[in-house]
Amino acid sequence: MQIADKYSPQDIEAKWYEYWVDNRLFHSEVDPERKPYTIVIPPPNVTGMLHMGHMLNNTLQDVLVRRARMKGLNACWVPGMDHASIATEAKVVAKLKAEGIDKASLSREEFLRYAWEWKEKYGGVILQQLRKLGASCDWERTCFTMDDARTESVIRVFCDLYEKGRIYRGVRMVNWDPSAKTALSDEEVIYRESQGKLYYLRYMVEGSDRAIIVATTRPETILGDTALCVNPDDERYAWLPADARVIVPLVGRSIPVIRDSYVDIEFGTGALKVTPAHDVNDYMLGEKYGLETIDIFNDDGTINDKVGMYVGVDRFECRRIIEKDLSDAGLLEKTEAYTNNVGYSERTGVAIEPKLSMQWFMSMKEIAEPATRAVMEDIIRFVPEKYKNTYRHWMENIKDWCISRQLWWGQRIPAYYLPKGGYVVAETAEQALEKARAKSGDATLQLADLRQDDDVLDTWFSSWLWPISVFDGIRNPDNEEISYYYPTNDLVTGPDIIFFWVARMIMAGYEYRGAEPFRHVYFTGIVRDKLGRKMSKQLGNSPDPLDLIAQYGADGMRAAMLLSSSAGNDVMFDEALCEQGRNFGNKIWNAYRLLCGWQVDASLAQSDCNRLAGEWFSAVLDRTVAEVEADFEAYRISEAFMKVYKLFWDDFSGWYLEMIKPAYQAPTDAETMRTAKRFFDTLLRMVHPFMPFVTEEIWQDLAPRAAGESVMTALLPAPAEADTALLARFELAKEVVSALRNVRKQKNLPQKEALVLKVVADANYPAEYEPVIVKMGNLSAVERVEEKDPAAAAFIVKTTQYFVPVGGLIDREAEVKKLTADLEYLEGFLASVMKKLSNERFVQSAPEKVVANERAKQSDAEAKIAAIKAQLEALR
RNA sequence: GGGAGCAUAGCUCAGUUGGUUUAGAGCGCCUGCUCGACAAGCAGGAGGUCUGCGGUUCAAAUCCGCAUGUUCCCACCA
Repeated sequence: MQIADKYSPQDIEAKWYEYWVDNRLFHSEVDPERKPYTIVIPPPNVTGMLHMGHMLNNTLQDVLVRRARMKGLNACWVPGMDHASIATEAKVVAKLKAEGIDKASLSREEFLRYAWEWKEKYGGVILQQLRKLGASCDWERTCFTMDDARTESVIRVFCDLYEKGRIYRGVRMVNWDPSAKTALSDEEVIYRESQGKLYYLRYMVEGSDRAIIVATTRPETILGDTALCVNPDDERYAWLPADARVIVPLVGRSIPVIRDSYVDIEFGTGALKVTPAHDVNDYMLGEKYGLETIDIFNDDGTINDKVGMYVGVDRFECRRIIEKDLSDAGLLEKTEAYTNNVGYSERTGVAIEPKLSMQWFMSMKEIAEPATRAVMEDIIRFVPEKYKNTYRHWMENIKDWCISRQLWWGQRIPAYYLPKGGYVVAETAEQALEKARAKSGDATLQLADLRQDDDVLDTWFSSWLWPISVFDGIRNPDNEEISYYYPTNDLVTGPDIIFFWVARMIMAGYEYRGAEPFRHVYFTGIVRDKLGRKMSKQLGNSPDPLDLIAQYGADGMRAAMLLSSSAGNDVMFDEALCEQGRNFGNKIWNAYRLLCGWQVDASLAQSDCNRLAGEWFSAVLDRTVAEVEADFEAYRISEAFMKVYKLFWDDFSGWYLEMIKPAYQAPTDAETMRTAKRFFDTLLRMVHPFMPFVTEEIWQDLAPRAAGESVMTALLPAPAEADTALLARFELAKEVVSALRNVRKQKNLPQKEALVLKVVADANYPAEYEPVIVKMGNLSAVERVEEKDPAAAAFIVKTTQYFVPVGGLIDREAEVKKLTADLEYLEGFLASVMKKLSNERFVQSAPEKVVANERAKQSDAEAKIAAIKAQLEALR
């Protein structure tokens, strides 16, 4: 095989993905001989399409998994999907509606048939799309939160928690979504500022011609008013008799006036209308004073017939009508513009209606305790750490979880109602029947007599078990998979679902495994456009990731995500980054092509320059491997990639390859070729977790490979101590080369023209690297001299003076100017060093090392100053 | 209303228990290169009073306080 002339990611990526899958290289099985490394994917919604957030998230997971695999761990990345009950149900309902089918006309079974059909047809597109990215998921393990195994696990957990008394049923004020017609958990409500009005309504006092003015943002709820409340200390209302009653405007109902210090005297008029059925705080007042609750809304947010007014009118329409009616009746004192926060449904976007209803809840306080501790004590490490605060605050103020949803798509609550009242909870209908017979004492009860609860469970009630249920650890708690793969290692997710998902998984982990579900949580940021706006469908500022992959390759796309993503920070995405990523692929490609083009002459001995280059690059490799290791340890993935990027581009391509590059059409020696290829192999392995495709393509070509062999299962280089002394010495040689290039640039000397370098050699002259300097600087000779050469271009590296004779090209004035500027800088620097050293307290209190360092700076600066002065001298 | 984070070059960010030069990187920008891997490239270069003020210290981008700007989370007063 021979690689193509041009790097074209489109031509290689699909091929290698297929190769990896065909050879089952992503597949993991229990292997007690090896340590496992596990990641469970945050299951994307079955309705979802791949967006930039997924790209970021899954690129990071894949980097971690591939790296773990190349460290010899038994890496297992479990993919899957979330059934997303409310989102999916909404999609299916909309699709049916478009086909002229009303959900209300369908039975539950019929609807679910459509829903499953939809799921099979459109669901999970996202998992297909992830393959394009190169995600090395173990596809044989793909799970769905609503498949049989996961559903059984969910039901079992529900029953277990019910038995433990953690799950209860009750009438509570819940967040009602009038569009989806279901209750929501507090976490599914998003508060947004919205412009409204404050309406001042006139409540006539019974048996008096005086009125109490009440300010409200929701005049339509007067239909449900059952009291009026003022603060007992409010002197404005001291005149009211203790048993005062007022008339609800328009409605004409007589309601009591109650007094409670809950009312803020400062706000509005100090009088509050109480609607226990439609406001959380009013509900509490209602409980306290035994008020009637009048629920005035239908499930879809229209007015019901309880009061007999505005029946069937939508709540917002009703507000408009009632404003006019109030005004016409002289009961509207005034209105004011008012900004307040209104809760909206996360999924359907409509305004939430607080509503009293019968729901299932889970009490959270107890289960939260070990979960809080695990994070605070770093048994589970959050990256970045700042999210520990957020987490603790929520956990310490945790409220009970409303887990029932009035939907069909999801796990149906396994509660069965008896004909004569009461209910039983059981995993199966058969067990329920048994329990029901026992409970009722009626042995003749039949299955048909029982009615299962209509509600399904919140989606998160299945995803909170994910790290356990994917290994079947709920149904078979002792199976070898769960024992081996659990706890998982890393979780990569967004901070937006820290409460929805992360916190709850931790709780489930302790409740059902007695152990943390993962050891690290890496929180990614939000992907924004380069203007800092969140990427969204509405704004249309989100590129289609598949388009980007088609254009720049998955490797380029991955590099783009990695280049801009430090943990927890938002990603400012710019398409230019994809280009940069693709360019890096191109660089690797061409470096390899260069190497391939060289002829090897086996009789040739290795040159000093080539040998020195190899020794140096070997040290650079050692250093970088260690640095990358440390970066991963701290989850500085972006930095790790940048180090590998620079290692390949600058150190390897820019220096090493240039140093060993044979002259045109000249061959190289066998040893150099071997070394270069060995380096290349190591580099490909280091780059592979980040850019899997291009590295595989070249790695396969680099040497004969066995069938099924892959760079993805080769081992990463082990960290080794780098020869720092060598690196420091070599740095001097590099600086000399740079300075020579600078001379050429300034004097307009072509690279082709060989130069002579004169050096006043001192201890800082890297004589051992002279062959490198000669080659890289294109020198015809290096001469040791004692005297300065006034007719030469001069430069200084550290303390060593160098001269390049350039004939009559010397611009003395410019040279003097430049040297004078350098001199000024150094003298300023020396002064700052001396200031420290002459400070007795500094010399006394600073650590010896620091003082010694300052002294070194001093002598260094002094030597340089002397050298510059000598050069200036020579010029005059 | 309560809380958390952030503020360093034109942009995006490093700066890992205060001391490695008078602060770094990538991209961008400027200049010069069609030299046999790569113009998706090579070489060179410019660019920062580390948001402001005050404090602690021999020493502050780094620690503390205040201010300003900004992002996010929680609660939700009608």
